[in-house]
Amino acid sequence: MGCQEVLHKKGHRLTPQRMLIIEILHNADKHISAEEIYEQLRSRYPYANISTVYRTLELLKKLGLVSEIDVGEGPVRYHVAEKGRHHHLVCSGCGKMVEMEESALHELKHVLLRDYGFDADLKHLAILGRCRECRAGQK
Amino acid sequence: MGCQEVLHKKGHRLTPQRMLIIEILHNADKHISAEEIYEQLRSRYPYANISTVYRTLELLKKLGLVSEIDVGEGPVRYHVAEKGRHHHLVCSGCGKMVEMEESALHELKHVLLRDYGFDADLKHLAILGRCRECRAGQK
DNA sequence: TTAAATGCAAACGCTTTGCAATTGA
DNA sequence: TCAATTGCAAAGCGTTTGCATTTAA
Repeated sequence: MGCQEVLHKKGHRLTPQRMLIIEILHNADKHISAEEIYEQLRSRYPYANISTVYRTLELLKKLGLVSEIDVGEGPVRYHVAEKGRHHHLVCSGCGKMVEMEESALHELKHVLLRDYGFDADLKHLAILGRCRECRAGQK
Repeated sequence: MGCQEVLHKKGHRLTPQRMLIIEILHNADKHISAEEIYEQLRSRYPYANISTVYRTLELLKKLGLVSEIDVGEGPVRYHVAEKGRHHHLVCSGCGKMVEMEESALHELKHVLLRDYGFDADLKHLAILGRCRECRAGQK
């Protein structure tokens, strides 16, 4: 079921701004900031406002349709929620984001629950470090 | 070797502001924001300025004397760097921070390096989730 | 004596808010 | 028709910056 159907089903209005934001999110190559969405939106709908972008993102987040990741520097970035979860390895050398399979975290989640009674929410995890290329390029 | 010695050895000045900030950090029960440091500082040194707090924290960070953790909401929090590294499990229910042994992350670090060539910097990792008490209290 | 550090004030980047006007259902 | 949504403008928060003044060494 697409984002638009979900919005409609839950009684939210399908405004042109929302439809465009959803489309931009889907077309984006993964991780995009509110400001970037706003720029794309404005090029197609000049009177749009950035607060609408933030409000729409919050709504989509609440509905579980988009996820956000916070790398700890710069703005939060958004992407459409996917079935096969993935996580983010952010290179502090080149800024690139690598996707990591959820399976890499199973062991961690298990250990945290067993040893600390802590039920980790790893949905939005971003891990900083250095990617293969940056490590090779300047070892 | 204490923070003050390190500062002095590396050629930085031991100003009263810095000494107080270091003392506040040491007395704090772990994780404290710049604003909180500033308030304590001002109560003892009324003319102090918050930009001095930020500049001092940045210096101490660069010298490896304090670490920061960014929970993703609210201000960054600081604490004196410790030999036995620990990491943070932040409960989204009660806000409490639980410390986690570094060993819990060894496996993750290994997998990331092996499977992704990614050298993870796990020093400042904070993981969101629900702590034992919150899980028990409302299951 | 002088480079380093401070206080101040202003700006920063990102995000949220109140409110009147507009609009999808 | 009317509550939901928008645009606008302003403020919010946490943090950083430029610059003249002060100060540790």
